Amino acid sequence: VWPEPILHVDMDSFFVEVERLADASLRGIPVAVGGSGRRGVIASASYEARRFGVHSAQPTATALRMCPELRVVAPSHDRYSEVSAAVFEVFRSYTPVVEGLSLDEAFLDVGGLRLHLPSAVAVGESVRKKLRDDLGLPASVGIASVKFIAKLASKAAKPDDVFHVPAESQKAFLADLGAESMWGVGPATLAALERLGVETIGDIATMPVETLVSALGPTNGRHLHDLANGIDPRAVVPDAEAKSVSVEETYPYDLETRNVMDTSLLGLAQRLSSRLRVSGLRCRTLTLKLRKADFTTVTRSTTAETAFDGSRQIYGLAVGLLDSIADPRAVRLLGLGGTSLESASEPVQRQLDADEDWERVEDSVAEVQARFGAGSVGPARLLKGRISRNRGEEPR
DNA sequence: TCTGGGGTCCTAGGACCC
DNA sequence: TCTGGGGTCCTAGGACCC
Repeated sequence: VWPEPILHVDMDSFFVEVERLADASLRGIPVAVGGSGRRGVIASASYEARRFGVHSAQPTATALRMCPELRVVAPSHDRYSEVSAAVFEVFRSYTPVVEGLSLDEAFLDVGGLRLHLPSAVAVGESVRKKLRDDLGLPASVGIASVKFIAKLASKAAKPDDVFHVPAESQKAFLADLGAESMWGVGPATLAALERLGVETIGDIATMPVETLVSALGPTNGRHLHDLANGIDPRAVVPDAEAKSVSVEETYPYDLETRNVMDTSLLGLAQRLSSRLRVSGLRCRTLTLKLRKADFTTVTRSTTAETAFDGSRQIYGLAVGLLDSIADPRAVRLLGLGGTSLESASEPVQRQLDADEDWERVEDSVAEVQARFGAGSVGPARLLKGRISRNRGEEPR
């Protein structure tokens, strides 16, 4: 039995590399995928760009200031999904025990391959070679005894390499890493840890567990203490079904009137309906998300007796939810999400007869949108001209 | 020139039921 | 004329991840 059977495979600047497959002129230069509008941010940066300080989640305007020659490419999510499916096919050609964390990274439990390949490291090298040869994409691989360490190891491997943490040296590997590099430690937890004088994972490992429990709560405190000591019993669990489907939009300029917000909700309802139908899902709970100019965020949700996926139903519920938020002004983001998902193949009680025709219309709309894009067909309210008058214009 | 879009998981309180 | 304890569902918010 291999002592380190867990691989964490992480594609290197995935979105950028997919763009480079389609456009060779992007190779070898600083390039980033992201939004170019007023409120755009970077989703993925090439290593050439990172040398200038460009990184994901950074406002694109900031990135361009740090690196004026940066090529900024608009994201093409459909292509990333397609390429991701091919990447995961490669993963599954090694083992069925693949747990995806996002489009471009996954845990693989390769313990079952020990009769076929000499070592877990050999598996990692083979996966990397196959991704490179078959898909033209670079990836980094971390190899360890448990998920948490494998994830840190893949970061140490980047870019384009493998990093193996033998079980006997995992304590030393963890000890000097900063606490902020722990998976699950974000700004809030880091601030609490700093108040305890913690700087490294080693500090957490040697600290009394009670101190962590009193600062972070029993669940988090114990969990963090275990991880810092290399204890992570979580198995690699093949992918579960989606629990939510959501769409949202940050507007270039804040929305100020209810009329404009309603029109935006109609567009979001269309997109959510389309996403649900393409996935063969219905939801029973709808959540409206609203972010104001000061970045405070409120949500309102409602749950129906029977599951739904139609844009008219979604729109009607969304308007009701917006009604329940007092005097929404300076709205920078609206979003709609569906939860309590059910497979659309499950029989649902039919609504009124009049709805049957609408169901058929919406099926056709979803199909056309899937093939030609969200703007290709839709309610007259959302057609061009109307949309540019209503949506996000600079106040005079 | 502040902070995208799509997710997961956790917590806490209230309703409701037995 | 006082009021337990457990379970489930729902809602709202927040932390965190890529």
